[in-house]
Amino acid sequence: MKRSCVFETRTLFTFENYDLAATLCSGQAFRWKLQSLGWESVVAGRWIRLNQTAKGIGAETALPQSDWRWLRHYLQLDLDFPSVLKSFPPDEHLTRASSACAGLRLLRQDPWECLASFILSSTKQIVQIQQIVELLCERFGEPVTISEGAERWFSFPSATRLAACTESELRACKMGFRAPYLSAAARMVAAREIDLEALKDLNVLQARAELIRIPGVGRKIADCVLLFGFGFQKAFPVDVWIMKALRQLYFPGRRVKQPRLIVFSEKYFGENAGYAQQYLFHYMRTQHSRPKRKRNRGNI
DNA sequence: GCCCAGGTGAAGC
DNA sequence: GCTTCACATGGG
Repeated sequence: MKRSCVFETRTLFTFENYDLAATLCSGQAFRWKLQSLGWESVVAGRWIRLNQTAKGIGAETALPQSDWRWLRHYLQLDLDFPSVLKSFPPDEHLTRASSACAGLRLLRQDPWECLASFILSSTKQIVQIQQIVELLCERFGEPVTISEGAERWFSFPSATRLAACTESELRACKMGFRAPYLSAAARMVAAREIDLEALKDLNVLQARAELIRIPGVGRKIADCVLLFGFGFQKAFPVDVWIMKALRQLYFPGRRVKQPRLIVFSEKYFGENAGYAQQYLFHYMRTQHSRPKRKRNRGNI
């Protein structure tokens, strides 16, 4: 048994087949920045830098750590990944999508940060969500200790802090009509009217119903929070990309409406539907992205 | 100028 | 019950 109490600012997670870049940029988390020395962000209140190496994932913090479980948890390094793949229904689309980026993983994020971020996500592109979240953190987060040479970083602002903001302070972070939604969510969470901590003990239906009580949170945003913040692997967020994927791949040439697609996804993709969803999402955005508009119109 | 973006809620039929 | 629309803002 090793119970050495070693404090280090660096560690290496030996790991095969984890695509850090794809995972950090796949629209589940919005605070990762590729800087000159690696991927930087704030996780569990700590500044962190990650690097993909030949042996796995290198990590560096500003303050010495005796225990890296918080980061293993965030990166979900202990997930039995092969059994996730085995649980997928056998179909060519899903096989193609998951082999297109086999190292893509789901993260396990802080539920409040995840909830707040996805409230800001509605009809926004991922880059724009990142910009809004960054402004929010700069203005209302707390500075965190960084390594020498890194740029400044802030924690994600607490629900209590955001509950104290005026609507115009929030709107000044470019979030537009989402400001009152974020404000209401912050107040409900700060007042324990919604107990985020308790959601993990509920089943997925109960937990979803709780989240949907928050104004501005519908089925899609709730499912993002269930999946990325709580690890309900059955949650299957249906956004515009997934809708496109389901229609093209599973219902080609038919006019299927969203409610039917949701019912289909609930039955079809199984216990780890959320993972299937992430592969389809990534696949659509990278391989099937909309062809550039032709500039040359005269040429038929 | 146009259309679209990890949507939702409310109003209109 | 369904369908349509407003809601800010910025990128392509």
